Amino acid sequence: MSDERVAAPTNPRRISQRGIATRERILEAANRLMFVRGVNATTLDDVREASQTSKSQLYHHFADKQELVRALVRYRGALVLQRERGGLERLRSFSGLVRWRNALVQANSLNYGKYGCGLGSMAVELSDQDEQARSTLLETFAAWEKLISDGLHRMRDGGALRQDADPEKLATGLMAALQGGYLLANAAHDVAPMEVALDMALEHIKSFLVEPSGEPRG
Amino acid sequence: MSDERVAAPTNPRRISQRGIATRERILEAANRLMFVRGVNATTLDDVREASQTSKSQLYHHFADKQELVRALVRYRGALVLQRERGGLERLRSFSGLVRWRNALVQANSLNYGKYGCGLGSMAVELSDQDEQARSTLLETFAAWEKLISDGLHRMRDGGALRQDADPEKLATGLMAALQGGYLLANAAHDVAPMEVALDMALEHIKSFLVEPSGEPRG
DNA sequence: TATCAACGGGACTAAATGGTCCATGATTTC
DNA sequence: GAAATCATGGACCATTTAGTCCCGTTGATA
Repeated sequence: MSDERVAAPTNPRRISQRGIATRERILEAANRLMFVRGVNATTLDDVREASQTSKSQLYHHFADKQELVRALVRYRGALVLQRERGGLERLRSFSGLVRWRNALVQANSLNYGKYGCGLGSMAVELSDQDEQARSTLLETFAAWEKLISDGLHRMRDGGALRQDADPEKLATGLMAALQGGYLLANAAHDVAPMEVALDMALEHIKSFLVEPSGEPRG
Repeated sequence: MSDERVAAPTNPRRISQRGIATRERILEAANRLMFVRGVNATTLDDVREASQTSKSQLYHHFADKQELVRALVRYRGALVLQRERGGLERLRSFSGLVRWRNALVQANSLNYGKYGCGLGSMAVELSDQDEQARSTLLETFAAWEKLISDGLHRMRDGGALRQDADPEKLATGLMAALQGGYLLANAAHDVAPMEVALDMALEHIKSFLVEPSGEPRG
């Protein structure tokens, strides 16, 4: 018996360009659909149709719906972090924070406040349902908050923020305001409460600035 | 043809004590289950079993699942508003706000941060799925915020808050911090981020106090 | 106390949905 | 260019789940 066979197939799985593209198409479709309808309200047939694939392909690339959802959590997390890195990586001043705020508000206003945050919505829907998804979301939120707190650290080191400012707590507060703002904006179908929430958090950070740039607007 | 019949049955539906009790039992069970599993992940069979009723009773009291969910939205809204009225109706000072904060934090810590806010979770799950549910939730959030802003108005009228404080915006900011805090706490299974978020909002309100009671703790 | 509608139990149905399977076409590798 | 494996289409299956129906019981009212 040729026992060389045993060692030969070191390649557990070949993967072609086409396969990669199909997988990407599925994730992209799932991302779109589940963003507007929610995860549980989106069926695999919806995804199959929207991605122009078939059942067997879904199950070729993902073990089951739960795995697809978990992959989506990672996919969306990577997208958000990539986007946020762009807006936060070079943050060094309060005005940079304001620009960041404006970008988020404007993006959400294009949806009339609807749908909320891609990560926050999933966190609500999945946290009590899929421990692994929750864990990934938690890590993603932590990474996102770190982008913010790193920026605040730079502001503090650069002399813009007072020494008694706590970048980690400020980042958590800002993230909570953002997520709560998304939630209220979604319920209202109006971006306004998100603006108020972010402005509150920004005012709070402002109170730690070394030289307050003018009076807080009444 | 006795046309008196047409006017006679003014009573479109008789209702007995037992019927009321059954309906209540169904709502109570749905409330419990959907709080921990979410609305879409809870089946009518789950509700039927937990409420010790039968299919025909569910459909006797509610036209379909959507109607049950809508009734639950009102039911839970009434519960939350009743609870919040107790904590906010006599709010007249900043320390009262702190007590209110502590009560919410303690209640959530009993769940180890899990499940989030009964209203907020429904808002995320239903806002893009059931326009009527969203509308009711929006009204409930508005009533809740009004309890807060009324308290802040009393604080302002009583001289505790400066005249340039905007009770409505402060209430919206506080509500967003609360909801965002619930969301992050749920993802973390830890009440800590909720505390940080609420403390940020409270510090912000504190900055509008007429006589700051001591330094902000570093 | 007779009547009739509300109330209740639970089997049943239809549709949706997650998941399987197999034949066939496309690629990679030797 | 042949073997092996990946990729794909789509029919098919099993389960779950919302919703229906029938018939017996309870209880309010005349």
